[in-house]
Amino acid sequence: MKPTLQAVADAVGVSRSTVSNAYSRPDQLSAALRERILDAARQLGYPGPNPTARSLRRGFVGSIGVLFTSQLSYAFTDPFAVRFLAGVGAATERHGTSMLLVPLPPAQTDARRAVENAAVDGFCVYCVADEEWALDVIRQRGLPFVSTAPRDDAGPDERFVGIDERAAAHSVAAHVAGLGHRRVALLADSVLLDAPAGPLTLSGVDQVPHPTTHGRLAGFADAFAEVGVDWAELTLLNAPGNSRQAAAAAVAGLFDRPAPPTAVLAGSDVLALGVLDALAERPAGDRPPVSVTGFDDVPEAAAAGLTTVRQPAEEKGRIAAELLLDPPADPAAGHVLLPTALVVRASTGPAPRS
Amino acid sequence: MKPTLQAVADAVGVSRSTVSNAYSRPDQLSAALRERILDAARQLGYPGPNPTARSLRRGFVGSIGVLFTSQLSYAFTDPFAVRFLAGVGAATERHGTSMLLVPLPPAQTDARRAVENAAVDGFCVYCVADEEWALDVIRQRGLPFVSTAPRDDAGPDERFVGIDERAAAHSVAAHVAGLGHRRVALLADSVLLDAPAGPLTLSGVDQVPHPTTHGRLAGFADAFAEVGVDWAELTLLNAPGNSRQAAAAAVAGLFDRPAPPTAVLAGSDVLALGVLDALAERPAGDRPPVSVTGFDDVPEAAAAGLTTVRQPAEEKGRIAAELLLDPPADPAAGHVLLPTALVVRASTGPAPRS
DNA sequence: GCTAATCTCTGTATCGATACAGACTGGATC
DNA sequence: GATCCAGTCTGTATCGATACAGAGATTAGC
Repeated sequence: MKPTLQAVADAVGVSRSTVSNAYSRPDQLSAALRERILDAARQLGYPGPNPTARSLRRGFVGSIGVLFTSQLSYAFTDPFAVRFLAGVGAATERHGTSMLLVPLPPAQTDARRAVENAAVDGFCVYCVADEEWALDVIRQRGLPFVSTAPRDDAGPDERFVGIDERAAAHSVAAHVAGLGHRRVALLADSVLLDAPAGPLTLSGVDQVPHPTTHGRLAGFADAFAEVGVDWAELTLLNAPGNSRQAAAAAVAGLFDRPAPPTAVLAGSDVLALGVLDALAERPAGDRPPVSVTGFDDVPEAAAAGLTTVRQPAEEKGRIAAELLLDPPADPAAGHVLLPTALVVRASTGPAPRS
Repeated sequence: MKPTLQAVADAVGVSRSTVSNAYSRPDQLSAALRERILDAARQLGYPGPNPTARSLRRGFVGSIGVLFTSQLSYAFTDPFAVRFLAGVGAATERHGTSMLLVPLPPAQTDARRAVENAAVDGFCVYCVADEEWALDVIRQRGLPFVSTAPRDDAGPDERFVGIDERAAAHSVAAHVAGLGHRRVALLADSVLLDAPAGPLTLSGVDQVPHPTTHGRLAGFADAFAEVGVDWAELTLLNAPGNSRQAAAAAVAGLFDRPAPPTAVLAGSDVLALGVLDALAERPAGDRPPVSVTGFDDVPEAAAAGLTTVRQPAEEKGRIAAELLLDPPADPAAGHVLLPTALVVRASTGPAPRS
């Protein structure tokens, strides 16, 4: 059994409080006594104040939770998520706080329990899919949080950092529309919960539940509506998961249909890269000249020559953590919109004359 | 103020223990009472048992620490580290445990304090640089840990997962030696602590303190010793940090020297990619035909056509976490050596005839 | 020489839960 | 009818520290 504070106190012949002060408030006791105490502690093998007991008494933990509303292992395969994490890490580093990555079990009840049980002072919620339930649990616990998806029901005290999804999506779609494309497919992750890979028919974009996906698809649709192509004329493709494989599966057979789309607008770079993968797999003579766009501008996008919308990934993570760790006095400053930029590369070109 | 267990107990008119049981040991009370209690809790806004208090009483936390003996933000920029994290994440996911990423402040004392204060049940130590002090603190706390660097002083109870660094390095160096290269540079991260980027002279490989780096350099040297090139004839290059930039800085001017090396063996893919960057920056007519090898086989290596040694990154992380979470009964099973494989790609070729 | 201020250190209450031994009920067993 | 048992619930001790008010001792000021 490891010795406790009490053991050290007994050994030195002082009170527990004094030993505690030796560690946490050196100015509360004489330097000489402090040295005696620390020496005795070393001698006894006392490992320093127990972090859990300390947290309980102090009322805070010294770590923030990062919640991916999806498999945790997914987070590390998504380059955008990794850079987000890097940003959170940089902020915690400066602040002397740790980050707790909380994996969510597949079952809802277990997942709730996981969020309830996380020993943290607050959460950065990286919104992948439906996350309302998680935010509910966090609110219930009375913990502060910062989310990355815009929400209508945000309380005045709830912090947010993100981009204008709709406007950003509009910018890349307008670029594609400007190139003359009119037969266009929109590809997104989890357009509807649990929908299979491939085409999907929705009466309108408002049926898409996930706010980020909704914003991006709406932005795409806006740009085409401006050139006279309305929602019903767009091909909507669902990818069950934000992965290259899912994207490739979603576009399977797409280009062999009569009057195939001449452009695919993807809701993320990862999906767009998956479309490029699918195209690259076709025999060299049978590659339709499809324009493809992504979203995020992850490092791989540049290498692949992908036209996309850049959003500052690390900054998003950094600011999320900072909003959490140093809440701004002015609540209005708790809503941060980051800039985005259209990045045109080789993956988009003029629509073929039909 | 959030209500406590006691408040719920009072509201329902039962004892604290019973409320506790309602959450943690449902079999200890009747289903009906349990429902009444949970209802009352909902009504009062009780967020469930306080994680910190629970941890204190139970004696464990439910999360494991991941320690990078370097800047935490570095970890997310290193593709190998990211995949290691993915592996750890996958294991914790299955085990219902969280992972705490502990950033280490630059100052030693603060860094010690950070490890002392981390509320975790054990550590996966991803060894980047000197980490003995960290292991000392962990031992002192009496916590289990798994490290990824081989250590001579490992206690019988101390777990480890890694590769045979020396043999793996030998395999790629032997490949290069077999191609006829005799003027060779070895490039590694932090060969000596705080050494600047560039050439470095050491009387022998045993002066290298970091065990991983030592193993790899020794393996490189072994292979060249076998073909009659001894340590003193090898150019040793230091990169201060495992980054492409650091590598590029380390090889600056190298190829403009008289009798420049015809091959560069790097201690990691990231460094090797940095060497390729440096070569690519030279005017097209002035690119010496240098063979370059890496180590790890990160995803980017394939795209760059880099000859390297593959080691299973995610598996390393996964096994590290599993060794920690489910310690094998047989202590011998606590030392896992993973397989490696030489991967020959386009970045190596026959030595130019001089 | 007396009050005030400062510096150290102590003692008690508290953070919010869980473990464990035991008390009580009601039915089954022989 | 006594015994045993399983099923429920309670009460107390405990996990390991920190906060805070206040007690002595010392020094300072006038």
